[in-house]
Amino acid sequence: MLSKEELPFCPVATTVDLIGNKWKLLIMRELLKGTKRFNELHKAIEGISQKVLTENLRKMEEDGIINRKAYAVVPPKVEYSLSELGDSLRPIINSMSDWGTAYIKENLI
Amino acid sequence: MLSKEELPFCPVATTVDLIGNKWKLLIMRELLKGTKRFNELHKAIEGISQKVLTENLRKMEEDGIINRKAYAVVPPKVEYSLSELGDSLRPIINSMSDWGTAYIKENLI
DNA sequence: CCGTATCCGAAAGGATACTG
DNA sequence: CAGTATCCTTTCGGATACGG
Repeated sequence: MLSKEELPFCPVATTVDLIGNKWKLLIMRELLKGTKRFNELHKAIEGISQKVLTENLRKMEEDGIINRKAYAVVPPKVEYSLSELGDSLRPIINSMSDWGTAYIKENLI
Repeated sequence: MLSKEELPFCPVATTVDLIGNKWKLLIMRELLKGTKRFNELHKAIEGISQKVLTENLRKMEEDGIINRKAYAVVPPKVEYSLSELGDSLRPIINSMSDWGTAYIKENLI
């Protein structure tokens, strides 16, 4: 919840605060494909370390964008998925994907 | 231009590399409204320092997203505007703005 | 007005080792 | 497997001073 005092009322800045960094956007991209385990995310996101992945997942969970489900099994199994709120960000990631696709096509030698 | 060797072919990552940080996104938001002078951007983007604004503008110019036009007058006058490529990112920023607007509405007390 | 240069502290992120 | 803890390096970004 936001109080009126916290409001600069800037929609773009609000969105940027939640997903405006490289790693969160790439995590979003993966989770839009469906539920993923920790290791699946780690392998799918090139260059991310375990530490940074964990940190970002925690923040995103805290912000209500993703859900974390841990199973009480050995070895451990943890699944991450988008919450309803997170899924509502789909158009943004799709826009970025579409634009990137066109850009690559244009600039490919 | 991209060579085939540089290609992980990930559209989202490509987009993220160009505009996937807070300041660039906020600069984009301002320039989508139209051509702006340096000082206008500085005032419009809350919390950005002159140094960081300059650095990001340089990178965006280098990436071909924005145009810089300096007038040979005293005192100096420099105008920044979106290039055609930059303007093609409009749907992404608009998506972010739309989402942010809905989010604020939902969560406002 | 529109920067650049320099310094410095804060924050992000990598590497490694260890654990339930 | 899915983390946590620690250390360390790199990058980001604020403050200030100065210049065309």
